[in-house]
Amino acid sequence: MSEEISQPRMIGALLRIPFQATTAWVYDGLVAAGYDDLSPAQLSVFQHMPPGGIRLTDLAEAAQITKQSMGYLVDHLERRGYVERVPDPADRRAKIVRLTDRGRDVETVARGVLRDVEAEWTNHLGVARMEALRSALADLVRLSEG
Amino acid sequence: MSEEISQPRMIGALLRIPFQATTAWVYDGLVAAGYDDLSPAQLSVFQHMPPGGIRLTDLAEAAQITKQSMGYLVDHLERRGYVERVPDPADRRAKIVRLTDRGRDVETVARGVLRDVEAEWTNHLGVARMEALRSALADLVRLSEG
DNA sequence: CGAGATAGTAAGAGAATCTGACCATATCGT
DNA sequence: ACGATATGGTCAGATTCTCTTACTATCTCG
Repeated sequence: MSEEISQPRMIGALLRIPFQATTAWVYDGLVAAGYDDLSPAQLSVFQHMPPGGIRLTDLAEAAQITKQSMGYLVDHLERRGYVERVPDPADRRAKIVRLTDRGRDVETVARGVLRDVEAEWTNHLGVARMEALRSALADLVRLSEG
Repeated sequence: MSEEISQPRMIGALLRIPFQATTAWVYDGLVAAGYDDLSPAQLSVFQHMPPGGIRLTDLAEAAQITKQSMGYLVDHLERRGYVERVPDPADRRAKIVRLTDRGRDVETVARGVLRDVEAEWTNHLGVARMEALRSALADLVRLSEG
């Protein structure tokens, strides 16, 4: 029999697995709440949507896809009533993409699920280690975002 | 002017942003090393590839896509010489998908990039906080994987 | 005012995903 | 041993998602 050396996981996997767990929980929570017509790609629109709305191009940059691809996703979400395009008063070329009431409800459900996940994790790790995790990740977010 | 209340980020975003930073670094590192024909979807095959190879169905389950979709990705990687399918001696229906030498080199480059990322993060957070981060994430990985 | 940059859309191709159907082999119950 | 059921993989076709190229309208700056 071969000696299995269980090498420590790379930092990529350590981040990926819990992250994908959160997305799976959110997805399932949305389906359970009746929002079963939202694809993972469409959910990425919600992930990068600031409270006051955002231009299509900026949304595309945040999601790291082309503006045409983001336009495709927004088209579908708009037809489904989750987002709307409104003129940008500051620039007549631009349109602000923002959530409708229906879209904000999706956001609320997602936030609720994420709070539940965090509560469960805090239960497992303890308050101190969870806070250390949040703090370290927040610093890395600042580093990544410049 | 409106009062902007900067609410703390949800745990999903805290994990997502550093994770996507790691994948972007790996992707760029592979391109710099000459591996510019690998798409993000194809990289997910490497992310879930154990040292000794794995069955297509298990690979699909790990990556959370259908076996047909995984077959599509493996087809392309096989044509490009990154992976190969070999018969599973334990089950004549099954084939083991495993890395070729070329595929293992991709893995080596990716690991090198991830070590660099981790070194930079350790430099920013300090050894103690980085170790706390690894430890907490490893516990969440165990929790997620059951 | 004119030149170049930027916001968004259009059209078409390719990549990645899914569902349904199918074959070969394994496993399990009787 | 045999039949029923489950599993590993592929095939075929449709749909979703993404990209490149090209274009219009508007903005910015000299």
